[in-house]
Amino acid sequence: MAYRRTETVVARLNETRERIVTAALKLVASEGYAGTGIPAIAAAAGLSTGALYRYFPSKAELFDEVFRRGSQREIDVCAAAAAEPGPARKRLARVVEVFARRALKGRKLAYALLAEPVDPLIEAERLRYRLPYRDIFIGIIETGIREGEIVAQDSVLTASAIVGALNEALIGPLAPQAKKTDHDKLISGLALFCVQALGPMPGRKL
Amino acid sequence: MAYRRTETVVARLNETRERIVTAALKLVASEGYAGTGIPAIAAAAGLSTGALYRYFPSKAELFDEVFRRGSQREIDVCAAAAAEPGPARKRLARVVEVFARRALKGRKLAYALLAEPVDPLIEAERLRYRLPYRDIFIGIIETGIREGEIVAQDSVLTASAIVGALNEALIGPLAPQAKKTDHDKLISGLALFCVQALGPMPGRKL
DNA sequence: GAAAGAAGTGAATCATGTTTCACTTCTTCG
DNA sequence: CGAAGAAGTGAAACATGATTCACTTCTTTC
Repeated sequence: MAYRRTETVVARLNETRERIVTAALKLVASEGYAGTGIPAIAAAAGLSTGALYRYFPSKAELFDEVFRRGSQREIDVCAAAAAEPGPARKRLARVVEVFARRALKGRKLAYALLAEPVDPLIEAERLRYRLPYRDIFIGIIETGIREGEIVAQDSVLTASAIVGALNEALIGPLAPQAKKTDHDKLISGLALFCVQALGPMPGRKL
Repeated sequence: MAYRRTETVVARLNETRERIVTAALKLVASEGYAGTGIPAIAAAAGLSTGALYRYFPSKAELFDEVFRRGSQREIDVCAAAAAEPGPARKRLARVVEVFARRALKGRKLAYALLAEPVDPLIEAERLRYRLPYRDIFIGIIETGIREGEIVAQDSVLTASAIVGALNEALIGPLAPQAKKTDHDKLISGLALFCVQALGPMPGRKL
């Protein structure tokens, strides 16, 4: 027993790990997923290919974290928007607007996170990153139902559909070769779409 | 000049090409995209790997046709459903129902066409297969607007969102490991979602 | 400062499947 | 039939990029 991890070392290790994820995220945001290989990430993080494998056992696991990290801020912001008080419909509209606006602002990263074709292995992970968004919408919808603002419905179905609608409607404008579109119109159109999809206020006459 | 393509030969060539696509489609439907390599397709079509490359210059182009072909029947059926007479909302609901019901019935193929993680090259093509669906919805929406059944809106946006909603809501139930869900409820829920998303009938008071 | 355990290096290796190609077989036509 | 042009064969080559590993360097402890 002649070596034990010192706190200093542990700190440096964590820092390095962090640097890897950050470097990968930056590369993805600037080059897209396609331009982001392991050697490139290692170099950008200032260490060798082999060393990287001390921190992540495979590319898929690295990207699992990279994509999760990239999504997390967005999810946090959306969750915060969802937490603001107000009627359910209003909150839904707010979340949709926040999500769409931020995606359109951070185009390249949003595109990589949402839509860019990636390896099957990583694509499989990506399906999971949408769940938190779905869950935010589920929360809003169920509250709305309880409060009598939204008619009873399958909240999982509705929430999934909303997530899909957002993604698909944004893919076009986010694509690298997309021509400029009117972001404000797109955003408000999407919010309207989603709110209307919830159905009418309960108790209103047809 | 001692050889010219006879009509018989051309016919056989076309037949072989057809057989390749058919075999690939069948393989995808039974094994998923992941289990469908070029040698396997060639063998299933009864010819050698090399010969296949006389018909398709690359895997991506082969799958472009395979996926297009796989989608075409669905698109045709949806287009037919869209062409039936009736008010726009009714037609939209019909198309959604037809699309969803058929996808749920042909699970494996639908999953491969819609959602299974595939090579980036082929994924890129897949984005294009959704356009015909979008166009069907655009047609319905614009007719509805002209006829005063739907309030004026960005039909491309709405149609894209509907396509995304359908896909995302179906991915879960279509996934290989999905547990059984109530298909009828899912289908009618989706149709309701989409119709409501169009907004209220014009001229109705809020 | 020496031993031991970790971490770092990066060129070589490997894995996976597509794609090629030298050769064979088939088809047409004078 | 024989020449010429196509189509078919399938084992081998290749491309890509992730992953490994024999070795070096660094850190800690006694």
